[in-house]
Amino acid sequence: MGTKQRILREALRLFSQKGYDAVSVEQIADAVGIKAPSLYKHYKGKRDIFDAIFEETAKRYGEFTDSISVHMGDSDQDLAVFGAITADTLAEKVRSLIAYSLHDEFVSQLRRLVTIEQFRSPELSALYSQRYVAQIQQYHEGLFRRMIAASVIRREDPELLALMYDAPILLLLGECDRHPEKEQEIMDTLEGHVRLFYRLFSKQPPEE
Amino acid sequence: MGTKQRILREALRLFSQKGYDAVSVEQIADAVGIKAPSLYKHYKGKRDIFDAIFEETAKRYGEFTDSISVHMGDSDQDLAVFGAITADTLAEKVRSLIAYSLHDEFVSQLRRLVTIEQFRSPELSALYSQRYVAQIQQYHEGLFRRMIAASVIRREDPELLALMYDAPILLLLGECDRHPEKEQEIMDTLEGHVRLFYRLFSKQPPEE
DNA sequence: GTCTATATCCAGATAGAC
DNA sequence: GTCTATCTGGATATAGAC
Repeated sequence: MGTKQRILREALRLFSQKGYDAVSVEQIADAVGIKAPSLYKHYKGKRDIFDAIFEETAKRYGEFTDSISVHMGDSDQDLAVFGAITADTLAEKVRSLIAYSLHDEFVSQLRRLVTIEQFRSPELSALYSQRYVAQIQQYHEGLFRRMIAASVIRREDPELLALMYDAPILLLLGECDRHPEKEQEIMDTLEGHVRLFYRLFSKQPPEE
Repeated sequence: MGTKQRILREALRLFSQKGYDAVSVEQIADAVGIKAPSLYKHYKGKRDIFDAIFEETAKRYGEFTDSISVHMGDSDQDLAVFGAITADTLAEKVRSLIAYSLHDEFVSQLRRLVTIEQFRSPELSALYSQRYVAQIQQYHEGLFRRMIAASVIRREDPELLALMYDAPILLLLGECDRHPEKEQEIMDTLEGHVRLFYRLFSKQPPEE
């Protein structure tokens, strides 16, 4: 990996742990294994590194959302084709998606960074809301809308269904970020939530 | 108000906007209307001010939780006495509680501060989880447990019910913190959520 | 591209007069 | 308790040799 990329990687790691202001350029340079002044050959300054994390990692975040499609896409297809999905399948999909969000170094660090910098600027507020709320909500809103049309789940406001489904998942994700040692317990609660949601809203398949 | 208290007030205001590191002692002193060195007659240093915000404001946070009791306490009594509460009453209680959490300067600023400093130390992680997740969850878990026992709502895991009720409220509160201009729209969604939850879980009163 | 040396600045904190 | 003056350390950033 080139030095320029290594700087981004180490800067993200440090920023996500301590916050932008608490990390010095020298700390980043140390982590990369160079001296601080060398770093200015790659970036104009500290602020430039911070901005580059967001600009240059849009691609990697795209890979993440693609991987969501991998996880979620086929349930989508299940639905389109069969009009049904089991509680087991749903629970496993959410579990693997959250596990990925927690354990992928890049995704996890970026989420923590945006969380602690979310009030720094209108841009970062919007980024947080877009990435970690609206995008996820809209995906499930659309999904639930089609499931309602297909009479797979009860007819309720899809936006509110998505909120009731997603918000607990996001809250539990935050708990894992704060207390990684409780991950197992939290994942159990997560599974309970998904199964409860499924039980509440799925219509039973028509009796034979 | 004494200078010592004014320092805390202005420091909280600034910290909640920019974060601990981005606020200088001089900025705090300016806001109070004194020079920076004078501030050291009241506190040992910047860190001491930060800590004092949490220590000395535990009392005020107690007043806030008391006011929750004012808002929520009588639904509790409604329940104990009548075993029922209307959707209108429930929606209005949540609305007023959230409005208070948003508009009380102290409560609002403290929440934003803890949000952006939540990864700074294990203590702050624990404080966030305790104040903004566990405490609220436990309140409603207990409430729902009694409502189930009284056959007012469906028999489901009270912990999961509390999660499904609270998480959307907390998520919407975060949205208001990031985008205060969207408060009205968000409050409408909030009301929709509470009414959906009520409709899902409340058993109809027995027919005459 | 990396280094050493250094300029520049600013923040936290202290000394001591009033 | 507040001020002015100042110390001290640390951080961003630049200059210029290699």
